[in-house]
Amino acid sequence: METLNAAELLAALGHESRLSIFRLLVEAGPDGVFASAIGEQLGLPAPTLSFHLAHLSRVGLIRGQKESRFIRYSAEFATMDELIAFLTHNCCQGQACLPKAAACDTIAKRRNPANGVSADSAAAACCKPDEQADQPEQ
Amino acid sequence: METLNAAELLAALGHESRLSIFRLLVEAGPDGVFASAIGEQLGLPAPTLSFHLAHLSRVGLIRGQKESRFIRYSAEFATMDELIAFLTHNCCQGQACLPKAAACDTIAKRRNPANGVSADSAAAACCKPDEQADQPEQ
DNA sequence: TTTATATTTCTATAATATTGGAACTATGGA
DNA sequence: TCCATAGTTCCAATATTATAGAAATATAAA
Repeated sequence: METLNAAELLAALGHESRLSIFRLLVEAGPDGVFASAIGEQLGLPAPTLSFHLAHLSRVGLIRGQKESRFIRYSAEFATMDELIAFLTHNCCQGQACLPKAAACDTIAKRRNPANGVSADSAAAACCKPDEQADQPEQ
Repeated sequence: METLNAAELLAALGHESRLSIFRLLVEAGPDGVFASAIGEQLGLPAPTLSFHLAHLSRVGLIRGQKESRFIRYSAEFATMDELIAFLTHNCCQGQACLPKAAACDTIAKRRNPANGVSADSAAAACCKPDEQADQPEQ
C-alpha cells in the first residue's frame, strides 16, 4: 500500500460518523448490516448516510451488496488489515522500540497458511521487521 | 478510547504529508528525528511542516522535545497502539470473521507483563474477543 | 553585539468537505 | 396500476482545512 492510498483510508475513517459506521460494520462481522439499520442506529439523515457510505465504499473500506430494495453493507476486513500493516510496517527499523518489547519472536506465524491469520492485532503497533517479507510494499 | 478521539487521530493521519511525517518517525524509532531533517526529507516548507507537526502533536501521535535550537520529534507509540486497538476491538462480535482465522488462541499473551508487547501487529485486523478485558473502553 | 539558523506565528487565500432538504430512481406489494 | 419504502443524486449553504510568504521569536556561534 502506498502512502497516498493509506492516507485516503485514514481520512475516510477520520470522521466521527464514518468511523461509527465502520466500527458498527466491523462488530457486525461478515454478514453486514442493511443501510437503513445503520442510519437508524446512528441517527443519520438518509442523504448524509448515503454520502458517508459512498465515501467508505469508494476507498474500499466497506462494500455494499444489493438485496431487493435493500443494500447490505459489510466491512472489508482485508483493507483494514492492509492499512494496519502499513501503519506498523518496519517500525523502529525492525528493532524493539518499546522497552518491554523484547519478545518479538512470534512474527513467523503471521499469515502462516497453516493457522491462517493469527489473533493478535493491536498488540504492538511496533516491532514488525522487514526481513519477514510480510508485504513490505505489496 | 472514544470514537470522537479515534476519529481525530485518524483524521490527523489522513493527510499525505502528516502520514509521511508519522511513518518517518515510526521507522526512526524512539530516538526521533529533528524537525529540520523531517522537512528536508519530505521537502516541506517550514511553515507547512510546523503546521502539520503541531497537528500531530495536538492529538498526541507525536511528541516534540526541544534541544537547544532544534526540536526532536518522535512517534508516540502508545497512542498508535491504542488507536489500532480501537479499530480492531470486538471485531465480528469476537467470532472468527475471516474463514481462515480459526486459530484465535494467542490472545492471552497480549500485553502479558512477562513478555511485554507481542510482535504480531497487523496480522489480523479482526478476531479480538471482548472477554480478554484488553482495553474494551479503557 | 551581530549574524545565522531553527522554528513558530500571523495572515490571506484557496481548496475541500459536510450537511440535509427536495427531487429522483428502483423495487416490491396491494 | 398505484403506493410505500429504500436508497441515491442534486444542490446550495456552510464549515473546515491546507498552503506558504512575511514577520516574529529563540538560541547559538562568530
